[in-house]
Amino acid sequence: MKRSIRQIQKDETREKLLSAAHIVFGQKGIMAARMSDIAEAAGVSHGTVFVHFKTQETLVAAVIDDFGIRMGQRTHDMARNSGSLRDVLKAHLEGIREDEAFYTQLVIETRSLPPIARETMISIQSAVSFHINQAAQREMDAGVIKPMSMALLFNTWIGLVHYYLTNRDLFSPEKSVIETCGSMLIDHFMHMISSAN
Amino acid sequence: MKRSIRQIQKDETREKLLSAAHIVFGQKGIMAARMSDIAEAAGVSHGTVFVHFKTQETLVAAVIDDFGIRMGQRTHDMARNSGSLRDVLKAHLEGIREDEAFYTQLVIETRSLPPIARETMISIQSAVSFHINQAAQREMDAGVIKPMSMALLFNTWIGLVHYYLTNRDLFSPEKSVIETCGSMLIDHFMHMISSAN
Amino acid sequence: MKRSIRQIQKDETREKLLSAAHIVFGQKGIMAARMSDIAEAAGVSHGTVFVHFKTQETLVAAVIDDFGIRMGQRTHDMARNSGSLRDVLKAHLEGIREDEAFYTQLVIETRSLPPIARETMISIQSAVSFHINQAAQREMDAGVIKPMSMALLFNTWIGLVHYYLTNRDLFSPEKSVIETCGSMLIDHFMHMISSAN
Amino acid sequence: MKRSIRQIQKDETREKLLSAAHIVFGQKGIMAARMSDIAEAAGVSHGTVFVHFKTQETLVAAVIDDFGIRMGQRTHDMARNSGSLRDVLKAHLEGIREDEAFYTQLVIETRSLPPIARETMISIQSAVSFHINQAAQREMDAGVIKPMSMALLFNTWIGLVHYYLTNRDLFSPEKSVIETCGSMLIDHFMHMISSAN
DNA sequence: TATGAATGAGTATTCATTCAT
DNA sequence: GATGAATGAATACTCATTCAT
Repeated sequence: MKRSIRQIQKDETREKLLSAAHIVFGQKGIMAARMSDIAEAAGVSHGTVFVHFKTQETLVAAVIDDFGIRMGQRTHDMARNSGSLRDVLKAHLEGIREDEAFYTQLVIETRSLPPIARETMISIQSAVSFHINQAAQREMDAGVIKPMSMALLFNTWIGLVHYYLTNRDLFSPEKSVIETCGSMLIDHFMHMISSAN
Repeated sequence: MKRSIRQIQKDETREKLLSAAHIVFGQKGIMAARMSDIAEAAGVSHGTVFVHFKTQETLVAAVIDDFGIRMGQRTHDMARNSGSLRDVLKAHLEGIREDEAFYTQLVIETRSLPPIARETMISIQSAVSFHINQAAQREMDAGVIKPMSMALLFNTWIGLVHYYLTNRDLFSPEKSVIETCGSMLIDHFMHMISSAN
Repeated sequence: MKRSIRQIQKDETREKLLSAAHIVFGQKGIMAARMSDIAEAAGVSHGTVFVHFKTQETLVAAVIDDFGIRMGQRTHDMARNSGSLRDVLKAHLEGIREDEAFYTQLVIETRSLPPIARETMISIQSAVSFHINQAAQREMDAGVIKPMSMALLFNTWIGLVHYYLTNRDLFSPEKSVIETCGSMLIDHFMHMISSAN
Repeated sequence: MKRSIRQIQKDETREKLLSAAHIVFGQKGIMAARMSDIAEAAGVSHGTVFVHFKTQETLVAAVIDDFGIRMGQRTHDMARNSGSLRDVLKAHLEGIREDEAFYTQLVIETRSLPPIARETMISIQSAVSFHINQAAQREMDAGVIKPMSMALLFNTWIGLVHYYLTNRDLFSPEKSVIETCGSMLIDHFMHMISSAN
């Protein structure tokens, strides 16, 4: 069908734009990126961006939403390979690593972005926290890790990870912080909450 | 001397501007605040800002520098009341609390600010870390807290604090996060690193 | 012949476009209507408009031309039912009523439209004026209406009618001004130029 | 005072802008004029326009308001030299003549302008109509002019005048329609409504 | 011929910075 | 030194027009 050829091409352009925006947002920052930057990165004209996304906010929301869905999927997959808390943390970092630059920008800019940003972050954290808590509770019951508030355990982990992500220049200027420091963070965190010394 | 009267007035205006900027930056965000907002908050004309600070960047740098000095002073005072790690953490939070809004913005925006911002943050963290490490080392040697990398211990603490600060809307929408959650954070952190269960 | 089937379809699309444009122009204004509005109203794609009318100006010109021909026809028909001046005025208003919205827009926008607009208006007015003058002259000769310049008599009538059309919001916000005020305008005009008191 | 020198200069710029806009609006049309056209005509930079008028609409409203006040004043002055209906019509045309181009654009564009435009037009017409009616009533009572609805008498006059104004290209392409055709219009109108033949 | 995605020129508006007073 | 009006570079968004399918 003619229809589907055109439709496919349009979808491709949309994907190119979302993908380009995802990259540019990760590099320049979400609000700092100009619409024309994204057009250029996607290899289309300035006007084309507006054919697909009526406003800048719409584009930002779409990229974030896309990202949220992807992260949700990864978090869901996490469940299967569940197992130990260590496994869950590992899976969590792995999920972040695939979108490290964008995720980091989102962490930094959430408060100056449309509400969907906050909602997406919360939704991601909720899902992750669910899995972490489950595994942690198990190990806590088994006496392997210290008794403590689940919320605080989770916030400590997230705080630690976000601190490393948002200070990549200190910890891993050249490449992915997760790759460079991930295992160390897991080891450290596990050690810290472990009931053994 | 006439000179000195003028000089005094000039200094006063400069102080008014720095102080106004500090407040406005804490409210609106550092880069989101317009130069005219700061002029208005300081009760001077728009043009006056540029008499004292040639560019926006200069003003931002000056405010950050000022803040850095203030924080440095507080950190230095920390030493006297040194004592236990718990005391040091308490003093640390107390030092942040006095500039909570601005400090939080600085944490969020550091990467889109002039280099002085980063340098100031690093310098503050270095000083704080020195004291924390000292106290922590003592208690670690005494077997009160688990053996672990000093750097990781510190980064965990900073990550936790920054996570709460930058998510105030979740933890304490109405008032200071430090006031609301400070003791809880200290308790949790001490518990976590303690060698006891 | 295949040819003629295609040709018929093409002509149909063209007619749909002209008709849709006529309506949309009457609603939104001629220059305020977007090409895509017209495509939508005609139930064809945006690009199709340009298959039939190379530029916006061409479309506008065609719609106006179409309208001019229709008005010319009506004016010509007027002649048959000629009779009294009152009959002619009535026929004139009747002719306008059938395209009231579009005619009103044309009156308002003529000066910012392609020259054809002006030419069409002049051509319409000339034809109308011919008939009005003829009837008026007859009644003037008969002493029924005051002696006066034919041009001024005509312009007074047109001015009056256009004033009511272009201020519909004042005189008949809900429906056709001609329907609401037409007879009144004729009565008033006839009374005014009548040689009786 | 320093204050007043600056204030005077600012007011001058504002006046320059209003005056330039008034002229440019009269030439290009009110909505067709770009903000940069007005800046250029006023001899200031593009940005300066926005120092004085926050938005295009604000500028348009200010120019119209200014014009309304001027017309109101003129209409008020009309009262003194009141006398006969002929005098009032003459004064009316005289009042329009001083802003002919702008008034004409306003007549044409009213419907696509901010509400103040319509309100201003109505307010002007109301004032004019008051004076015309008063004089007309007097002469009607004296039996000099035919008995007829005041509203229709007024609308006929306004319609006639607006028709000539908005078709200047037909009646006086080179110069002011009022200058060229004013007396003729008055003579014709007086003749038409006169009870004599 | 019809389609509708892509194009890019055109414009209001913001805001750091300058400079005459 | 203080003032605040003027400046102009920067940028999101619109819409007639083109062109590959």
